[in-house]
Amino acid sequence: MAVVWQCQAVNSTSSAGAVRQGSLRELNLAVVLRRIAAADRPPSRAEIAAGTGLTRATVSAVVDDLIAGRLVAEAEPAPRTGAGRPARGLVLAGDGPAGLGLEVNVDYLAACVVDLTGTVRHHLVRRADLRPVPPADALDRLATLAAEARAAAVLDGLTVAGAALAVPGLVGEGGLVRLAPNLGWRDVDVPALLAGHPLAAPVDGIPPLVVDNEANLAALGELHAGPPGSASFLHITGEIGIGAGIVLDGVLYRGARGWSGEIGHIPVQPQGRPCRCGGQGCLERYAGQEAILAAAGLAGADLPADTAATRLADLAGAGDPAALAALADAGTALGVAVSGVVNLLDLDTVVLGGGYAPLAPWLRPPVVAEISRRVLTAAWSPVTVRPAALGARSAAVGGAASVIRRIVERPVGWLARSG
Amino acid sequence: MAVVWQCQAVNSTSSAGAVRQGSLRELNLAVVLRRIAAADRPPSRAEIAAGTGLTRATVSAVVDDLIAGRLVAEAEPAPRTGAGRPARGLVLAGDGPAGLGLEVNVDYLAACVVDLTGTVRHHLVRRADLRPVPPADALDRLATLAAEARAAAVLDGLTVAGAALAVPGLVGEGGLVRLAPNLGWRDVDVPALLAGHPLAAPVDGIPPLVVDNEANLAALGELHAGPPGSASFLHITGEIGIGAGIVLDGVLYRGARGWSGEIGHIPVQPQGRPCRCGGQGCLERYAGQEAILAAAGLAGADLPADTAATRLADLAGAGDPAALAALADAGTALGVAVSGVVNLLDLDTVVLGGGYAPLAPWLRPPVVAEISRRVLTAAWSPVTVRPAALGARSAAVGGAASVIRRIVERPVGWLARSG
DNA sequence: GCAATTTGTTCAGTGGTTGAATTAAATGGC
DNA sequence: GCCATTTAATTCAACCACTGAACAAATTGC
Repeated sequence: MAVVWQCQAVNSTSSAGAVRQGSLRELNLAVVLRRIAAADRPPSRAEIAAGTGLTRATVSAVVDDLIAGRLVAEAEPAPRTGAGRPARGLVLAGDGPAGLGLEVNVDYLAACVVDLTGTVRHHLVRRADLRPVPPADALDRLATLAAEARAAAVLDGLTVAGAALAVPGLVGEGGLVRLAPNLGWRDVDVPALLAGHPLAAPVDGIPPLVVDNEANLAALGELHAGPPGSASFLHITGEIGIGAGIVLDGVLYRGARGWSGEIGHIPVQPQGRPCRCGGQGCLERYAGQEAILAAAGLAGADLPADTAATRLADLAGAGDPAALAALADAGTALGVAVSGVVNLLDLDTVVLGGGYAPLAPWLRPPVVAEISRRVLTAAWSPVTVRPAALGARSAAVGGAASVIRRIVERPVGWLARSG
Repeated sequence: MAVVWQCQAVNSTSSAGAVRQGSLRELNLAVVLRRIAAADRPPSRAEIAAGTGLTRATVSAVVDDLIAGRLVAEAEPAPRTGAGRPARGLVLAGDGPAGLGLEVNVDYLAACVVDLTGTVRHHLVRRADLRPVPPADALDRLATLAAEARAAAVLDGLTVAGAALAVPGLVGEGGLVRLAPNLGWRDVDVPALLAGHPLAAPVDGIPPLVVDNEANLAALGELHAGPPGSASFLHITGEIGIGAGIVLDGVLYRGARGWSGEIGHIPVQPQGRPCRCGGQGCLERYAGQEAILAAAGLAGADLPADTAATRLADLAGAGDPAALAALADAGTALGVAVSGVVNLLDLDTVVLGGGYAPLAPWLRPPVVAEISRRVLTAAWSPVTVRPAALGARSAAVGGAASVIRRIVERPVGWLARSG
């Protein structure tokens, strides 16, 4: 049984964007579905027609397809407007396809299910120190967790339409994890190791698995959960290394080879401390988790990665001077690096995620200070700095959200599967 | 007579991307035209059909429209292949629409005409110190130069389909130049000042004028003229300020508010020299033209901007130790900043443009050195650092190229005009 | 000169949008 | 309580652009 695995962004436009006859409907399905997803209250067919420029006849036909495919449902309590036949509001279906988000990290495994409406329906976490565990075993446990999540989704009447796995490392073509230093993984072929598992043999239709960098998916999670409007932002994940997901105009930017987001090695002190990357004075050596812990006098305390952050937050909350000073310095270094990025990319929002999320109360002020000093346009167009709305759940939720986002962007893929 | 001025990127997808019936042809016109433009040798209708997945019948019909609209021509000497009826190769028309690129800079005005094939057909430059000239007068002279360029284009049988003006400053909505410090411009409403000029009343159809930042258009010029394949790059314009145009996956990134590319204020020595921006240790203070000149012992020599660069190049070429040291230091600072950007965005190419182009022989080595030290992925996927292919002509050519690029991306706009 | 081959065109067929007419379902005035 | 008014959604003939197959055109090779 051949299993099709897809990794990285799917090149959805077949044959270089040529528009064949059926593409017309394909494209309009996406247009209408996007409109329903983006609306703040359930729109009627007529409103969609007026907003898109399509005729009401076309919108009706398209909506029929979407309803038949369990992507859209009619909201029964019609919003009373005034005279005339009442409109029937359209909403995304809460009982159609769902996305499965998975995460392997240093000290936990996570799986979550997000439905079309964006609601997180299930979120399972297994704590475990995975550093000494061989990759095959870790993925084995992950597959079990994924099966649980899927079962819970099925009980809700949902169909898992795809899965995305977040890994804290560099991911290459074909789901190959080139290097995940904190997990101790090197050239781990995730699809091959998972091939026999229930994750690979779902009940109905084969869900392709996407493997992606944790920082990328966390950024997508924030794009999904964060307040609307900030469509260009930098999501910074502070762990042992420092990663960044870059969202520009609402789309995740992955870089020429898929390796964007290495913010940890931006020089903040060109003649400063030597770094394992070979350079000097990299951000990671000043604002990485190890650097902050060392500065706070917690060096050598081999804490799990996520408890390290909460431990620091506790100390800082209690007024510990060393911890406060360490966080202030780290925040300043972060602010220097971020200022450069904001100047260059003209971003309006910076999100502190991962291990930085619980530390945001202490990191934010120095970051904001550096930005207001160094960012030219900050004066007449302020830059928002906020903690991640989802905190540590960002990556798993983002993975699940990326699955449903793909369906919303190109509903034909789902409709073709499920008649 | 109302004149329609468009500025910044045109939101081409009407009504939020809804696909109406006619859009089918509209989209396929673009698909086929892009294919002809991107091919390395004139493709036949059959090859296009095979490559796009469209039928030969459809391609024929589409090509007929393109030929009727003077966008495509048949290359008469058919490339002999083997058996069968010989294919008729298709090329972009050299006598259809052309783009007009304009530039206002500190010590010159420029206008150039680029045809659909990308050939620079005319390039006019007027040297003049424009700093003491009021904006209205400068634009007046520019309009005269533009009229000359247009006349030359018309003599070649070309039709100017649009114009883009490069300004060394921040450009806001509606072509309003917020601030061009080196020109001494502030809140200059370019469309209003040009409204009565021949540029605004063309022979046939109204060419919308786009006003854009010089660094952005210069990056587009390099995208247009540079070697193919490098679709994600940073184009650095070294003048008194340091600007950057960011091209990601072949499209210019403008930022959330259109103010991206401020690379000059990336901190390279966080506790270093104070900068006019209010920060400290900005790149501009180490690699800006004034900083380099000062370090080379040429401070206060009030040279025109472009001759300053050649003057420095002459000195360095002659082995002047102060100039060599100044360039080495500037290159190192540039390398530090660029390394951070390349790490973050995973770019494969860095282009030294503007005033840096003639200095590239001396700037390149230290930049490359810093990149190879600091960029993580440089080891197994090298970063190209090269001088701008067009040098100082980048911005004007890029402006003209942006006009023809818009036509290639959406030929219907042109076809609707010119029957 | 004729079969083979490939290109490009013609034409009936079809999918999907269009626009107008029609039906459906509410409000509001008398 | 009834009917005009209003807005929503559907139906249906028309039409546009692509499809696929058949056909004509132009060259090579035997």
